[in-house]
Amino acid sequence: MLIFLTVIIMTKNPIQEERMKRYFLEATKEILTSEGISSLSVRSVAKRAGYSYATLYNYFKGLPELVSFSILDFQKDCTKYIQEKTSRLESGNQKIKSIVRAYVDYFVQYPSLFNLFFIEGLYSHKINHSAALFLDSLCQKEFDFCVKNNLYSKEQAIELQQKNRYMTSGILLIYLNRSYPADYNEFVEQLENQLNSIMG
Amino acid sequence: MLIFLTVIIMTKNPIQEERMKRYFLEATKEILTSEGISSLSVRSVAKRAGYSYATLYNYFKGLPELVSFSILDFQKDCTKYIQEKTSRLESGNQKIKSIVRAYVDYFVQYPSLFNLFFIEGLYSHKINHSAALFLDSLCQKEFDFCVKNNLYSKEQAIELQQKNRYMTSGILLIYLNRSYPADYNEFVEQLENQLNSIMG
DNA sequence: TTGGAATAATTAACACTGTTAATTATATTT
DNA sequence: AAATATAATTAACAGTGTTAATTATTCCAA
Repeated sequence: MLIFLTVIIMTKNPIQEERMKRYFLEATKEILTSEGISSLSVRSVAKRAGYSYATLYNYFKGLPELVSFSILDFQKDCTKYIQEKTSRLESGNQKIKSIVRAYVDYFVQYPSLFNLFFIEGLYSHKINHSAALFLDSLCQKEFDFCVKNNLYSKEQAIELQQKNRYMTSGILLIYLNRSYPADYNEFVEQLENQLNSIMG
Repeated sequence: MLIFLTVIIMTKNPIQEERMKRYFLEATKEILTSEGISSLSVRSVAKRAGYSYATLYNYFKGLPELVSFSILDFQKDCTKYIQEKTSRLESGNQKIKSIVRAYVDYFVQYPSLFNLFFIEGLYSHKINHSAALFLDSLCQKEFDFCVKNNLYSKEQAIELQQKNRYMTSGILLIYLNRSYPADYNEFVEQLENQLNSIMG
C-alpha cells in the first residue's frame, strides 16, 4: 500500500505572504550586491530580514530558490537600467551598441551578479534558463528593426547577435573574474574595439 | 613589543613529502574531473588519498591551495592534449584554428574544469593568474610565426588574439553553464562559424 | 637491540553551514 | 473568552573547514 502525503504550504493571507517573500528577497539581493554570494547563507538572509533562519523555509524551499528569484529580479532591474539609458536613442545599429554598453556597465557596477547569472553553480534553480540569452532578448527588438529596414539580412542579424553574445560574455568573464585587462580604461577600449569590429 | 612567530612546516624527507603531496593532488584532480567541485571537500580528498582529513593540512594550507595546484596541473594536461592533436600541423592560420578547437574539446571533455579555470570563486588561490590568458599563451608561438611571415601585421595579430580569446571564453561559458545551444552539433557549428569569421 | 627524541598521522573539538522536528507565540474564529 | 488554526522560534542533526591535543611511527644513538 502506498500513501502519498503532500504537504502544501498554505498561507491564509496571500498579501502578507507576498510581503514576507519580499523581505527575504530584498535581504538576499542586498547581500548579493554588497558582500557577494560568499556571504550569503540562510542565516545571514534571515537575520537581515529580521526573522529567524527557520522562518525562511515557510516561504522558500531554500537558498537556491531564493537566488533564482533574485536573478529574475535583477534581470528586471538591469532591463530597466538599460532602457533608461537607451530608450531615447533612435533605432538601428548604434542603439544596439549602446544597449551592449549599458549591459556591460550594469555588470561592472555589480560585479558579483555576473557569475550569478551565468554560472550553473550550487545556487540558482533551473528557472532562469532564459539568462543564457538575456543580452539577446534585450537586443531582439532592435535587430528585428534592422532586418525589417533592410540594414542587413536575417542571416546577418543572427550572425551579429551570435558575435555580440559570445564577445560580451567573454570579455565580462575575463575582466570581472581574472582582472584582465587590469585597467578599466583599457577594458573599455577593448570593448569598443570589439564592438566596432562587429557592428561597424 | 611585537613577537613574530613563523611556523614552518618542515618535513625531514622531501621525497616522501612530494609523494604525499602527489597523493592528495591526484585525489583532488580525480574528484574534480569525475564528481565536480561540489563533491570536493577536505574530507573527501583525504579519504580518496587514504589518509585522515587533518593529515592534509600537513602538506597544504587548505582546499584553495590544493585547487590552485590542481589547476596548474590541469593546464599542463591540457597543453599536452593540444600538442598531441596539433603538433604535426604546419604553422599558420589553420593551425591556430585547430589549437582553439582542441582547447574547446578539452573543456567539453572535462566540463567542470572550465569554471575552475575562469571563476574567481571561493576556491583557487591567486597563483593561477595566468589562466586568464591561457588560450593566448597556447597560440602565441603561432601568432608570432604569422607576423614574422607577414601573414598579417602585429596590430592585426593582437586584434585576432583578442577576438579569439573573448569568443572562445564566451561560447564555452554559455554552452557549458547554460546548455546553449542544447545540441552539441549545433554548438560545433556555431564555433566553426565564429572561427571562420575571425580567422578566415 | 633498545630507549628516547623527532616526526607524522589521527582523533577530538569548535564554529560554521543547511535543514527538519518539536515547541512556543500569535491570530483567527466560534 | 476559549478553542483552533497559523506563524515563528528554538533545538537538534549531519555536514563543512580548521586547529589543538593525542596517539602512532620512524629514526638514531647508546
